[in-house]
Amino acid sequence: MPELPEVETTRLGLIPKIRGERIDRVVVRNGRLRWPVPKTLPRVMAGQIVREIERRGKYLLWDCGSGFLLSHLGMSGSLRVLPAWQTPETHDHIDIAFDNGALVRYTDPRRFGAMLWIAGRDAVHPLLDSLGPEPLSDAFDGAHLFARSRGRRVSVKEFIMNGQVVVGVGNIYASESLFLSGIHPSRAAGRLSRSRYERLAAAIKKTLANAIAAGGSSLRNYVQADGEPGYFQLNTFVYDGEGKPCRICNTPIRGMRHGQRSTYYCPACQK
DNA sequence: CGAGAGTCCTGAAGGC
DNA sequence: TGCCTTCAGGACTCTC
Repeated sequence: MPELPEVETTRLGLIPKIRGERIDRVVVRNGRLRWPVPKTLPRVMAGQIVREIERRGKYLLWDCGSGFLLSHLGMSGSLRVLPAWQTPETHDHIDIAFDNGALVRYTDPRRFGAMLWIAGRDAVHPLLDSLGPEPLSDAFDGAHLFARSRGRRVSVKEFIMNGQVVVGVGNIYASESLFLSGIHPSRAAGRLSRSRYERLAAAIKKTLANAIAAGGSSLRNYVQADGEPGYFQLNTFVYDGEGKPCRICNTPIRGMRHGQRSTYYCPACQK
């Protein structure tokens, strides 16, 4: 399931293949994604040159000069560069073919992803309007979390998964970051101290940065025609580890739910 | 405004 | 074996 590190890995995999390249053709086989893919997308994108691919949270912004392709992988989506044309399979919904022969193929079994067009020279879109800071930027730190959390009664786990607070912290990394910072996931966001938020912000940065670094090594897989999309195996401390001994203290990891999301934590290490 | 539930979708896993 | 139910997950959207 693509979290921010996978999206960044995808971006880094796409750039050397298609930056500066001209789009020859766009084929939409199934446009029923999170929102309908605009019918005009193939016509609008043909002939465009991809100047840059930027990332905002888990959104990718393909800067084409006269507009942006806004893409999101949802939870089962992938974008792969195929070295040559291959017969599409069931869930291969969109192809973007370039003059240089590269074929970017969007695959998404659950179709929670998105592929939208933003016209104009600025990447202005309602989906991007109220996003919080990038977790790896200087704008994101303990002071930011502390300030934004005052008066909030939601659990700290739900709080850090809110994209308006900080982008890119998905379910897996939320549990992992809380474990690393020793914070119980159920604690009310508004009742955590500034110093604990500083530890949490540092843990989020470390967790994501490590995953991105690990993703770099899977880039080779990522561009393989017949390989898996290249989601890397995570070496998690708590996620999906209910009943397994905590790597630090051997206490069995517990599972619980926040909202409709599974959460994992060590009842001894996290208070 | 915040909190919580509902929603989209498919495939895997578990129960009977 | 096979059907049915449940769950997984991102994050927008709706209701209160």
